[in-house]
Amino acid sequence: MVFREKPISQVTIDELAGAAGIARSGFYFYFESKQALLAALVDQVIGENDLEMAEWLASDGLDRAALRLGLGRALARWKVDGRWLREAFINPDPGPDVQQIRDRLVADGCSAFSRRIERDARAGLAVMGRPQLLATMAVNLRSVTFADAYAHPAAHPDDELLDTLTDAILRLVYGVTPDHRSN
Amino acid sequence: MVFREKPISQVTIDELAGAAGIARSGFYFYFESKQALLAALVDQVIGENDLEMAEWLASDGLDRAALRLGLGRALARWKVDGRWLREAFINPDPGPDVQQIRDRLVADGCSAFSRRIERDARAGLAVMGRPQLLATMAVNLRSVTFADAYAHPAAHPDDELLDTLTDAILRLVYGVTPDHRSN
DNA sequence: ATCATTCTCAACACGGTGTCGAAAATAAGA
DNA sequence: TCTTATTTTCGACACCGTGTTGAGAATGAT
Repeated sequence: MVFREKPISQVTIDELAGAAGIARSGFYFYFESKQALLAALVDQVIGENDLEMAEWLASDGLDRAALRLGLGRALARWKVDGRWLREAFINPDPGPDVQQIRDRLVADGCSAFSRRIERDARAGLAVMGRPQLLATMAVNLRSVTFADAYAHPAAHPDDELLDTLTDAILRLVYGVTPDHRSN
Repeated sequence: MVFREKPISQVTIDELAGAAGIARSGFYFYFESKQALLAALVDQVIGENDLEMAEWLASDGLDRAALRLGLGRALARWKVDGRWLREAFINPDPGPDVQQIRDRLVADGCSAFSRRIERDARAGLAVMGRPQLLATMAVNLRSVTFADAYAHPAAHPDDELLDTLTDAILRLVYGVTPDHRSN
């Protein structure tokens, strides 16, 4: 995967084609542009992301273990593919093709989280704001933290990062953190 | 400001020069490249950002009003210049020139916040993790929330966004939110 | 008026993109 | 097996934005 090695803007179609063993002009037989290729990649990520967070989204209340598990899996993926993941999910202007698919994916992720929060609120759990807004913030905090973890790998140990992020999200949404030091 | 109108990648040097009333090749007399111009712009933002957050950084503990004031000023700026601010501060690959200046600015902002948190911790206030990490998360949450507010202006009213963000940051760092409904 | 500095710009070379049509490879049908 | 259709490859071309150069115009000081 060439996108792991350098910024997407610096990856030339010639390289992509070369890595695939075909001539540059042959690339256009498979994809309309570099953006279209990236869009296809992003599309592939959709399913994986849902799977990563499945336990958390299915559970109720402050299920810290489920959240931490999902975040851990996501971080592992970012450690590998962070280079292009952040260019696809963080970059404000990844081109129309990518933007459309990306926005849908992000919106889906936010509303899934939002529904979970609403469910908790209906169950009587305290919630610290409008579910939609809280979910958006949490999802964005997640991506940006992982992107930062990729950019500065040595800044914080993974364990600490994950613990802090997990608690931060719980605190952000529910205002409290379960006492997990007990396990 | 041409950068307010469309993605920077789509702004051609010819347009920039045209807007300044000179020929394209004349642009290179003033800046080495489009990136260099953007870097100069980012450099200009440094001071303003510090000013916006001055009260908060100077105060102690959960001074909600000061934080909310600073965030409000920042949001106002993002509402105007969000288009290029997010491309300069969120985009993972804004080119080497911008990246260098941007990273320094972000690092400064984080460490200023971090020092404030350490000060609070020394004063006996509970703090929910390593100051450096919490500060990074808070600063990143701020930018990404503002970027999102620019991208989806109608999603949430500004007041609600600011209130939620203010409380979210306080909860993120200190674990609690002062009861501001009293004023 | 002279000279130096500042500023402007037309012309050029370069590199990456996307298109086209012709050929090669592969598969399908008789 | 030979023919025909479909899929896949690629060379050649035109296009556009970038950055450089060197020559000339404007400005300003002596």
